[in-house]
Amino acid sequence: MKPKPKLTLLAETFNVSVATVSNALSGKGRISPDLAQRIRDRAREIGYVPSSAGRALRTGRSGVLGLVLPDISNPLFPQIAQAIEQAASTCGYGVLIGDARGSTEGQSEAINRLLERGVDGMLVIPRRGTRVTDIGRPLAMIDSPSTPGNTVSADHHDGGVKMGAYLAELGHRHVLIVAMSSRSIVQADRIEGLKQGLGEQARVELIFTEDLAEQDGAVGSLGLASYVARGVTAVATLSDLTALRVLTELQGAGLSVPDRVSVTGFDDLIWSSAITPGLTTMRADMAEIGRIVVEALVKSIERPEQAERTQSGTVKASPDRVAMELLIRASSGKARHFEVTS
Amino acid sequence: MKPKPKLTLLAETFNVSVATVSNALSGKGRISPDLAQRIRDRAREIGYVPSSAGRALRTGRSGVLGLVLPDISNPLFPQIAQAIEQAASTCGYGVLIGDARGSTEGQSEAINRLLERGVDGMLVIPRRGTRVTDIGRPLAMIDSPSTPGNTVSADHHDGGVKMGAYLAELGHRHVLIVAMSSRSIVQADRIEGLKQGLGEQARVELIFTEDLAEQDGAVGSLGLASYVARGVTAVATLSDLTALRVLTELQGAGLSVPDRVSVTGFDDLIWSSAITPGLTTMRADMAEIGRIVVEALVKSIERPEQAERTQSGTVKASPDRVAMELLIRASSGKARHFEVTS
DNA sequence: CTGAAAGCGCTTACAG
DNA sequence: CTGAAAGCGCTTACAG
Repeated sequence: MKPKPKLTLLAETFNVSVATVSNALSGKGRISPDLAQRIRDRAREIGYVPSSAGRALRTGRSGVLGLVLPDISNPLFPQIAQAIEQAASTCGYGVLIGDARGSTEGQSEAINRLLERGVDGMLVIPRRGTRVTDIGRPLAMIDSPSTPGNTVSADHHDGGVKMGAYLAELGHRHVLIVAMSSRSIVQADRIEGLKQGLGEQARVELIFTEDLAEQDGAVGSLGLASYVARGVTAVATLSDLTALRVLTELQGAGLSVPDRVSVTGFDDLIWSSAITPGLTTMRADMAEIGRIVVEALVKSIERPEQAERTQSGTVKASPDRVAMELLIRASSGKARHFEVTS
Repeated sequence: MKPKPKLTLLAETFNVSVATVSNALSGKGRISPDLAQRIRDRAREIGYVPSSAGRALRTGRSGVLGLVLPDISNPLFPQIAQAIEQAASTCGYGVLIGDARGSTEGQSEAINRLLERGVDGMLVIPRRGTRVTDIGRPLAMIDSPSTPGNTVSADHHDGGVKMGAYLAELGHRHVLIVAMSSRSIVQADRIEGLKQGLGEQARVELIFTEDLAEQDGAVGSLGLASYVARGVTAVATLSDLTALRVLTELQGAGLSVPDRVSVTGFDDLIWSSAITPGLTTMRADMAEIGRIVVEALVKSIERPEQAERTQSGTVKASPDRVAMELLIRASSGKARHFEVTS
């Protein structure tokens, strides 16, 4: 643990001022190219790393973004965190994580902790039904295009439409939609889209797993067999996690997927390609979403006058939604046209 | 975006020095309890938040820990990140994330980026086969007890033993172990443990999915049916992700789980309780691991003289391993004793 | 092209 | 019990 080299040290070895060293390193200010190069070389040699605290204090910027998630244990989190981390580090920013732990107070606490740590801006994936406003620093939100204050997100409605249209195309006329929560705007958008994509002539049933969850403590049966018996030929879920539950319940009941029933998911979670049959699902380009949201936030930090804000104070991005992509795998089967059951 | 209140402002409103205000807020130094209280009240009122940059520059500490992961998209990541974030924020530290993106250079880059951001200490879950040494700041590693430099981790060998013993107890005498990589120390520990737990009399076969992965591009079949035909009655995997692949392949082939074949996983990933049949698996108490590793790291930061280091410079923790817990669900079935196949 | 100086907002000995 | 002052390590106008 050698003492960290400082600017002064570098300045002394060259008999120049710290200002000159600083300029050499940052490339700003007028300085002879030759000297600048020599200083940079030497800096690398001795492993000089500028003190982030010194710089932050002077410039008023920490170079760090806060990322607040509703619940880190959410299976979608890896995709999101990876996208944000990547985009942020490309822009030269670090990412400090905050976990709302599934509660609204947890969200406020997480935001305050990050604020205290001096983040330059905040990226929030808000908990359902919560609104974050005026934190005194640039704020961007990823949620759903239907959410007020949304900065950018996948176009969940569009994803629903595509999935619905795909199922309709395969010939499905009686579809069961299995959602999780009736209070999720994201899921509501997907449901709307699915119905639209399936078309007027399709018969659509809808259940929410949150309604069933408490029936018998542990994960209970969704009672899918009876839906199939009544003529359902496809189960469209709003999450791969639900799709997995549906798929295994059907297979366990001896109902072959996709021969007897098609199953589709959402989000392209890690296992959707690793199971048999592979899961047909909708994928959001998270890398793209991360790039858009981080760039909008960074712009608002670095050039506040140019950045647009919504009424609630969140940063605006363009585009504010990113199309989802249909990934066709075996769980939805090949095109086949069922007879319409009466 | 009102200007942030500063210490000076607070000092002026009370006609005291900034030193007094600082003491009142931190509780250090001698100051009349009454004045201290009034200052604290006022500080809360005006929403005073001390500048982290100012404090960091003066104290030489940022109050931030770096967390470097081999690959954020790993499904185990949510559990880990949540545990670390929780433990760190309990200790008053923030967590800056770094993603190695699956490569050794990525790991070095991530570490350097975090170092440049002034983290007080670093927490690394190292990529297979890499060693991180002497970063000039306290360093803790989570890997496997068998890894040199390991600070703390789940006792993977112990987990294997428990799982093996459980399967043996159920009567399984011919078991297929499905691992992913032959170069993973964690998996090697689990395999060792499994063999030990299954006992001498058990016939054990072992395959690695990485060997098969390239056979035909996409996820291919593991050819489980033939193993079952040869007498395998249980498939023990080293990850719930693999277990899922096994389970769906078996079900798809008409081999009922657990009636015909038992399946077990590892890690208790989010879906293991949501599928049918529920997946029997081994769970590590990540919250406990996070607590231990963060406390060891923080101790090393705050009281360097008291902290123990390994030869490679990593912080030591006690205990250095945490027992895993067996979660019995339907996929392994009830006790049943198979006839020993010749 | 280079340097001297100010100052970002804190905390911590030290003096009173 | 309180205050004056130094200084953490940078960057940025400004002067030369």
